[in-house]
Amino acid sequence: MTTQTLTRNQGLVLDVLSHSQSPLSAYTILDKLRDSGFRAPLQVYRALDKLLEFGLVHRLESINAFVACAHPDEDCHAHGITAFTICETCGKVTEFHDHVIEDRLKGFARDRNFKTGKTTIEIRGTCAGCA
Amino acid sequence: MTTQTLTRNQGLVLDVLSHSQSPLSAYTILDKLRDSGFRAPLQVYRALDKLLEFGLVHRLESINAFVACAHPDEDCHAHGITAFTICETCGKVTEFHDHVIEDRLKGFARDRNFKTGKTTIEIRGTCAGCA
DNA sequence: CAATTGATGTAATAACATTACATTCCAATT
DNA sequence: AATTGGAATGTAATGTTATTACATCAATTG
Repeated sequence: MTTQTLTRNQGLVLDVLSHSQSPLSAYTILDKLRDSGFRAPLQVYRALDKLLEFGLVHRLESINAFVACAHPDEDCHAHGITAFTICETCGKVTEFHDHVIEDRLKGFARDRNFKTGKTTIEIRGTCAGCA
Repeated sequence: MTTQTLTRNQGLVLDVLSHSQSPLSAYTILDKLRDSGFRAPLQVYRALDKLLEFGLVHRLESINAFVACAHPDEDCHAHGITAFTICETCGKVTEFHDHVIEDRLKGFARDRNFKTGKTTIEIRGTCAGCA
């Protein structure tokens, strides 16, 4: 998935997220794109839905915000479960993948015949720089 | 922490959650407690804050809802990180603890001098009964 | 060209959560 | 018994996040 294949709105939203140092809410994105012609939340949410589907953006469930994927060139979905640390002071987000954790979670689900959909792993706390 | 020490509002909210087969939103709880005198969201949120603090209730970040803890007699906080499976069809929630996952997450954080606060692990999908 | 599909624009509303401020309750101390 | 300080409560208003509904537009394809 390259930037080429994105629509104008999707490209604008991804651009805003990519240049942000911290996660942004949908409404913050909307405000940043007013000058580009955005008028309503739905324009943002629709673009975000596609970017999430493409694996170019992640949703942080615990803070209702969105971040650009740290490695958009690869297919982030292919890496399996993505986990995050989220600094509550500066907003810095670090993305990581741990196959051991993934295996344990999948094992737990399999043992109970639970069909796994989207999995969320988010650690909120304080990053090294803010400690 | 026994039920004895709860205030009236806290007890009412916990009671509603304890008798529910699935997670409830704060506003659903409010509706269920109108007859008991609840009038405003804040009454629910304040009770929930305390119940969360006591470890009697969990917040499911990915669906903005709350559940009673599966083992309220023990101190759930003491068990470390709590993980959940959440059935998107019937709402059934299963709570579990995995020390391997916990160690991996703590190790990752420690390696980066990230001071861990609250950690969220939620698997959304379909339970055995709904598959 | 008609039909289909995906994207967009706009307005309205729903769902979730907090701020601000006044009041009440209750236990501890005087 | 009165005082007082902290926790809990009541109420209104507002702020924040997300969706529904409906009309339109653009590209593709049969």
